[in-house]
Amino acid sequence: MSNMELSEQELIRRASLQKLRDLGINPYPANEFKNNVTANQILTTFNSEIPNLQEVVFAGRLMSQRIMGKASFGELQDETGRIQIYVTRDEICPGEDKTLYNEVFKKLFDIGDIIGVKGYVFITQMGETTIHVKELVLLSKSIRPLPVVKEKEGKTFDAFTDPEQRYRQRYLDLIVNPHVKEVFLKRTKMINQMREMFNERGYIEVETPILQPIPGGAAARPFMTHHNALNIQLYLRVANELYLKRLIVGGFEGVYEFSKDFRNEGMDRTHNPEFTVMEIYVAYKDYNWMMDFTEEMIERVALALNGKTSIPVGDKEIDFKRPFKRITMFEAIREYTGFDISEMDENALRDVCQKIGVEFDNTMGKGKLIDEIFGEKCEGHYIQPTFITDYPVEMSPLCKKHRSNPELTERFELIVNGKELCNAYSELNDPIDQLDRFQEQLRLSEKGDNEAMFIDMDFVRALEYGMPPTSGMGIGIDRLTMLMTNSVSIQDVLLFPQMKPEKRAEEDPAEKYLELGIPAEWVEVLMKMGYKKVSQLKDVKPGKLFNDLCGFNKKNQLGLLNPVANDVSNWLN
RNA sequence: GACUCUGUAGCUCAGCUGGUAGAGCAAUUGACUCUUAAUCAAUGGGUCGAGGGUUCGAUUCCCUCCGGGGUCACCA
Repeated sequence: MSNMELSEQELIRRASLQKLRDLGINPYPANEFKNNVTANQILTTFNSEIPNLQEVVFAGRLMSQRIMGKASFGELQDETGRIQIYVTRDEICPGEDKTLYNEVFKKLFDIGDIIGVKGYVFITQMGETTIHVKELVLLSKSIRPLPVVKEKEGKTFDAFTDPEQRYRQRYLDLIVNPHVKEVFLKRTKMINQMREMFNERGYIEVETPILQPIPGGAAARPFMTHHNALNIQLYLRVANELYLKRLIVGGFEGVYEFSKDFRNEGMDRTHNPEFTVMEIYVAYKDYNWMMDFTEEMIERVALALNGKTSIPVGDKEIDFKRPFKRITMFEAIREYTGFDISEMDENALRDVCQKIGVEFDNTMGKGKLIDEIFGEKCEGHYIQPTFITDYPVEMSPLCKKHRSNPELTERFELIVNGKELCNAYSELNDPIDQLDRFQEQLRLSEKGDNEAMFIDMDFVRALEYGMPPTSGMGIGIDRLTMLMTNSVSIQDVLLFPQMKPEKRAEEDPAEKYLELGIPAEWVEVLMKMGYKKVSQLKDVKPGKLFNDLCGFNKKNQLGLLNPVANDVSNWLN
């Protein structure tokens, strides 16, 4: 990058970097820095009466500096928080040479630098726990200014809030917005809790293919890719369900996977093209058992994260205390529309849609119509955790038929805050029924439903060898995190949410300018002046360009030797 | 994809009906040995997202494009 593209503050920091090197200070030292304490440890364990922590070694990022002549305060931030430091000239520079304080600490250190200190902990007159610094060392120089966020009495000033920058440059967001880190710590804690619970029960964590020849297990548009050596089309998985069930066939009796899935669909507050799902399959269980299991898991997570089962979400309070409400889909529809659809055929369902104002078209079968009614009229009403059970068979091609009604399946979804959180089945293990259902999906697909499933014949073959009765459950980890952290957007619970790539203005490579006989140093100047492409030079008058170049050189004090007017007109020919 | 709001200094934002831009913090220089949004004084910093149009003149009005937010559609 040429210096002309840098801001004033960046130039100053690069100059500081050079001055540090000139003073014999390596701005990026290689050696280990043996810190022995964190900010949080100091803040929570220091006792001024003993006193303890009299030989601390601490490393962190300099977040503020308050210089008062021969003494200074600053704040260092590590992973656990911020701690104030107190630096005096004569203590870090005991001899005659005061350079380390006057030059290095006061002038060459900037907000954002990573530094290490040695000293002892004390409490200032203002009551702030502080490290009294006796030694100071630069660990990494920051040459790009950080947004400076200030805070007093809980009020934040100049908060760094631009969503675009926060998501694109998450590292910045994490540095200056401490609450952001909390969300991701909770996310990890949540996953750890779940993993712990599954492991306690002896279930096995497994990994299954992300690149799949048949994107099965869910009806969604997949991302496609190509394998060169095999010369085949591959898909990024939309689900891992069929692979986990193959493992149940293979004799594992409890398997789970935290799975990144990919769906080539729209993006919004609750959808990211890649997202995380936890799926678990347990042999010899049914969906009733799985409801109990799911309740236990979610209650446990809520307690671990927040110490209580009840959590604020938006302007509501959601309580994850067991047991959750259970209601069948038909009852739910009756509750919110007044219609009993349990005996209705496709045409009767269309009438109902008409009457209650639910849009539909002719590609929709019975299952899709019912789902549409539920989605439009019921789902949003269930704020507290509610299991919706017994979905129509058409909507659930991988789910076992209901033990008491072949029109229905043994399926439940957990709805929280009006949105689906979990999906679970008594898994279909009848291979002949499974193939029929796949073929029915194919017919739907031919009818125009582009979300119907692909047929995975190897999966059917696996079932033919025999799969024990099994219950499986999938839960959206991103959405669970949103609930548990009261986040409104999926982007707030993903460290690096998908964004459109940043685009830089188009510009010609330097060679194109050099070909015209323009010296390299003037190419940079032309670019900076706005001539990003050689074609832009076409209609420029040589005299004007000559004047502009000289003027730019002078104004910006580039110190270049001005070109000769004749040369400039030669460039333009 | 549609509608709508939005893009001005490193950050947060002003900028009326068109006359090439302001503030606070940050930065630079100086003063200050217990400050904490430190304080005080001075100084510098901007192709006002990109391109085109109207105009004597555009950050401002119009069009196109590129980012981003929100709402809706899509997401069994």
